[in-house]
Amino acid sequence: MQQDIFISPLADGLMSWKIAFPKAKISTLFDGKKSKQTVALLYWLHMNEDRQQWLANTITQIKQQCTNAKIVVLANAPNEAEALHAMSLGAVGYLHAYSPEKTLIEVKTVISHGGVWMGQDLLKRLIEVSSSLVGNQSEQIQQHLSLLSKREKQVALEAAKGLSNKEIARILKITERTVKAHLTSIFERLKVKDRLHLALILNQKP
Amino acid sequence: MQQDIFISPLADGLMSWKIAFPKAKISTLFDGKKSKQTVALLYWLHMNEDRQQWLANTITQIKQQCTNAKIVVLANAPNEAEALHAMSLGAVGYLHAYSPEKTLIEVKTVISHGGVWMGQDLLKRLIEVSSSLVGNQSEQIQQHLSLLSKREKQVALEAAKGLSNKEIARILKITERTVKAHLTSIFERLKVKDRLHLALILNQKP
DNA sequence: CTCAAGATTGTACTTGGGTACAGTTTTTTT
DNA sequence: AAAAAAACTGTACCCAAGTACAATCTTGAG
Repeated sequence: MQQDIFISPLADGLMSWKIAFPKAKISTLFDGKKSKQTVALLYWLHMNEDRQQWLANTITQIKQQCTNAKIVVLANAPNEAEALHAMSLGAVGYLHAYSPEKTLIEVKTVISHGGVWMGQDLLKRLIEVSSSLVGNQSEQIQQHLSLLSKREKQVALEAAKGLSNKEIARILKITERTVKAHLTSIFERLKVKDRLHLALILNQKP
Repeated sequence: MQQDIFISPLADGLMSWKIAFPKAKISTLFDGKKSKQTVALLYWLHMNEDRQQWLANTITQIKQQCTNAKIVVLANAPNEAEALHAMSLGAVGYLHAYSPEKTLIEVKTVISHGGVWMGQDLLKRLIEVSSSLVGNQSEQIQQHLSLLSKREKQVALEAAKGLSNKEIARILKITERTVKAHLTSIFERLKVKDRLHLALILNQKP
């Protein structure tokens, strides 16, 4: 089963919410009590332009209390920056607070099956922006990476993120010694002296 | 109604696909014929590392023939760049080709309700990348640097370029020991563990 | 002037990163 | 089938980086 919880400054919420989910709880504050929930929780947080801080706090609290709760943000005046902010905090959905019942139900279906909901425009921009970055980046670093074997690439990328040999070993399920061997080979092939310079060339700005 | 169409180099597709969607069509090529479809089409494109071009062409064709068809990409070896590429071309889902039936069905549920499917990591990165673009990056670097004293800034910037303590000492005309002292203070103030992580935060992409 | 923060340097120490010189097993190429 | 490249692991060693526990000198704010 699944329990919907709306948190809104409007004590009664909106009509469309109640129509979409007659059994939902509606309250004005997040009830921070810790409880062993057996049902999946789906929080609908009703945003307000002047409640950025509230949103951040509430999401953090919810995540702490109930790690597998899902969070959707309802915005009075949706905008890109806010959506990004919400989703970077861990929300899995962002939509207009006054969306019709039908949309709400669709969102719930999507979310509860592991999907993510966001506006077409936002998604498009997200992807454009990111793929342009990744594209540039890969052109820059792809040349370097192409000099490496498959395994070496993996090691190089992890090392360039700042991971220690031990951490890389754990991730790739090999011994620390092998990581060192790969790194020595990487340094040789890319003509760099150590992992710091490796990180620098693999993190070049576009 | 909805019709699933798998396009894969494997004439028979994969077992899991057939189990998930017994009524699906499986073929090796996109049948480009224009037809007035009354049912919603869901294309599952099976990628292969060496078929980047094919993917782009096929998605374009599908979009032309049938504007409301949805496209999901199945990858043998999923990776971030490819996922972004696929989704920037208009795919609404990207996942491992050998995902279990259950996952396939979930994906379909999500997609057909207007959602988007992608891996947690990818989504996270997408959002991180994009939200970092919204907030000015070089300002963040300035913020970091503002936590340091004048001399520390100089040392930090040199170290972030990849210079050794000895080299920094020579440039700033101080002893290696002093460089170490500054670095220790820098690590403390910026909450980083070593010069590599210092380099990473001072070389963030804009 | 005083006091705190910055800048500088010393000695001694620990440690993770990297190399030298191996060897075995697996995969790929010819 | 043979050769070559890639992947993996071991022991031992060196060293730059970083820390602990100092001290001295300069400088700027109150």
